[in-house]
Amino acid sequence: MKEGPDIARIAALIGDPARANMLAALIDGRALTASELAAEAGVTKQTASSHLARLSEGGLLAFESQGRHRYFRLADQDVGHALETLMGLASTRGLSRTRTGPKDPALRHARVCYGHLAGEMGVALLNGMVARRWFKPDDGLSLTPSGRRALIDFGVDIPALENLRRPLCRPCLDWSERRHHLAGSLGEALFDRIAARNWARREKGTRVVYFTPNGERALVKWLG
Amino acid sequence: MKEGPDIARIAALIGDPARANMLAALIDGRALTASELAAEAGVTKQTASSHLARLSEGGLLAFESQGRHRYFRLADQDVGHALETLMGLASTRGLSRTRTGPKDPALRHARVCYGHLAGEMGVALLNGMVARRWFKPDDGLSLTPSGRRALIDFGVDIPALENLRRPLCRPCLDWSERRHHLAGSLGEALFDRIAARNWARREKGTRVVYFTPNGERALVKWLG
DNA sequence: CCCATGGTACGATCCCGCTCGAACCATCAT
DNA sequence: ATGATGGTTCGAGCGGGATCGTACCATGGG
Repeated sequence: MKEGPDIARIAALIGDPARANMLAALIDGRALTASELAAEAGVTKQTASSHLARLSEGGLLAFESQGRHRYFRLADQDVGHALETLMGLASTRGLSRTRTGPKDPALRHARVCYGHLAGEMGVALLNGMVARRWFKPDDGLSLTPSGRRALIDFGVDIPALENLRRPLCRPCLDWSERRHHLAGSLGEALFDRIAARNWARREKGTRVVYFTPNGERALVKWLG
Repeated sequence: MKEGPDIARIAALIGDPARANMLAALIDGRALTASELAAEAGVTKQTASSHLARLSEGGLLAFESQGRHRYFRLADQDVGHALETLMGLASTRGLSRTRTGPKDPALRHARVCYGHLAGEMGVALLNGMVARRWFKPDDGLSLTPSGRRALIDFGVDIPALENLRRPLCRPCLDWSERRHHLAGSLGEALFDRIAARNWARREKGTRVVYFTPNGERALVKWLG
């Protein structure tokens, strides 16, 4: 009778506190051993083993055995993004725990979220562009003519993006900042240009983004 | 010990099958009554009432009482976006229910979804219209001037629709196709015109839509 | 070889929460 | 008024699953 993707199964997997803690501990893309994750979740190794088996079975985790250790990581970045989306939801619904944000301060400062920029820098980027009237926040987000010109000057091939079927720009809720940053094809292209100018680079294997001191200065200067 | 947003709470809310079905039924942004949602989830009104209270309490749903009816809708589009993300995860993890899509192939080919067209034909319809630049998918879906003309030519009274309070057009996630089809008042009116031309007819008592061979040809010709 | 360590498998317990029946309240129709 | 319908509240039953103790398998080090 019921139809569609089994969203309940996935959500139920994430919905157990112990499993959610494990997933949250893995959100920076690193791999941890089963024992570490057990400690992280505050359960014994036996229960952790059961949970990890379920998460792997459900396709949320991948693992590789090295010697007598078993390293678990998020199956892919989509899982991490889904977790971020849920974190964003949770924080705006007043369901945050004592401290909001990732353990790793680098992640909170700048990271990628589906190919676009998130974290403090992502939010600051969008804020600056809105302040310059490059975007108008009317039930969503729309690019103004002046913004269009400015971004084309910056090197973004906007006409090409407009021909795609994907949405050009979209606000995406940032879970560590509880504000929106820029998503959509434009968000990705913009980060692409930033990376091309060596203002920032992605840390391989994780979602952390490191801004160079010069790059951070240049970005501030660009947006005033 | 614990940190970050309480992702487990939100995920557990979504993780119950009955609640997930309700949320999925609301993903197009429309508002449904408690009884409709109970039927959608396959539970009695009492349990549905409890679930709906929890979802509202958790900030995922909003409701407004009209007379003796209580209309529930997703609290905001962030909730819908999170649900879509989970659906995306679920479908790529092969966790779609045993059979992805309806048992009846006819349903998968064409059916009504709250008065508008869904299934393969519904997705093809929207794809064709987007390819003809009648719609632009910018954070949702918007009708272009040329699309407006074309649909008026087709017999849709668009000015009348624009006077309604309901949204004119809206993308609706097609669960069997994993792509969007056209919803909103325009989606309904368009299907109404298609039926008026005897290109298709609804099977009474079900959601199945049968296209006549001539009708399917005509539709293909209309959209190239 | 024996032992320590990381990890899993199985069983038993126990509790959360999903579910429905029955009763109750509110709104609308007549 | 009375009845019909939409929705909620309360209580009880019950099942699933989260947890841990014990036992077991692998790897690595002496």
